[in-house]
Amino acid sequence: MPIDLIELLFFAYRDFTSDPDTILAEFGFGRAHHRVLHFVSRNPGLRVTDLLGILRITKQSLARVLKQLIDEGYILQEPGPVDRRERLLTTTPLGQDLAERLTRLQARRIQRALAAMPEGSHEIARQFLYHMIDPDQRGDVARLIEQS
Amino acid sequence: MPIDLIELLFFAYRDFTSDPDTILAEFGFGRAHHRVLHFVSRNPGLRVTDLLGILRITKQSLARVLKQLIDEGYILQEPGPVDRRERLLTTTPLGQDLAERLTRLQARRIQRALAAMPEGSHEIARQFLYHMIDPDQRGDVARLIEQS
DNA sequence: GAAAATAAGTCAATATGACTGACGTAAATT
DNA sequence: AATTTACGTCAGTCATATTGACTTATTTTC
Repeated sequence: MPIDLIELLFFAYRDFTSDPDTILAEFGFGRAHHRVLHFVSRNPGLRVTDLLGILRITKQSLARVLKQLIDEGYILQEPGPVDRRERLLTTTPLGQDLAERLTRLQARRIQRALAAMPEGSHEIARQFLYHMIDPDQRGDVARLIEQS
Repeated sequence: MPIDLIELLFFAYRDFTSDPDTILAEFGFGRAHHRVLHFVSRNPGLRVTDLLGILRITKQSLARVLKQLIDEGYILQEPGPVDRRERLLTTTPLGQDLAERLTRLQARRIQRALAAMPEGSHEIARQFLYHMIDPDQRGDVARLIEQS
């Protein structure tokens, strides 16, 4: 049994999320804000429904953090040009800066990890994490990541 | 920038933790209980201080979940034979059963992921996750995992 | 054109898991 | 004898999440 990977996943994720936490705290934000900001930043024009599906949280949980991000000028909302019921989400320059700053921090940790490893490790890590996702979710995730 | 791995880590961890969540809910437990039960199960005789260091939470956060696990007969406490201030933690048969059931569930997901991948992927995944951990924490983690 | 469905927002109440800071007790170490 | 350590606990707070119900605007369906 791959108990080593079970435990390593816990420790790796614990430290992986701790990098942004420090910066987020300065802004009065938490991890929930980070996740919203990240996916909006990477997918401009995302709808609220899409975000709920990605994060797998309820509308009410999203509402509070999204409202804060909008009120404080990190995220913009505008009605969909075709379907005006939709509120398409984009980052403001301020929001984009913060999102990129947090992404760089997490990317650096990953790059350092890969630098210490054999050629081709990025691809293996990608495959491993991809196959850890529920099979019926993989398509959605692949589509979301590809377009970036 | 390895943005793919940033996002894949999020999705992989989201689904990885969702397996045990279903079972835990039946017992009225949450993820915090799972983490405590897991590390006690894998490291019988663990001290409270050790657990605090592993989980990186405060004594107060641990207290509630640990008390529940003890009160409901999943974990046992006994004074250290040498240093009687210590409370060494072990699982009861009930606790061990639950811990192993949850571990099997997470192990199965990992094994299925690895089965779909080239030979040697387990080792690469291990290295990747290991290097994602803060350098100054790696020794502790390695020691914790090895003994199992 | 009326009815139904959808996208989003909101209200109220609640649970879980975490935090800070302070204090107490027993046992071991200096 | 004084200090440190291991553990437990009290009180108050915060962040993130939940369920369920309800409203509004808009689009789709019949």
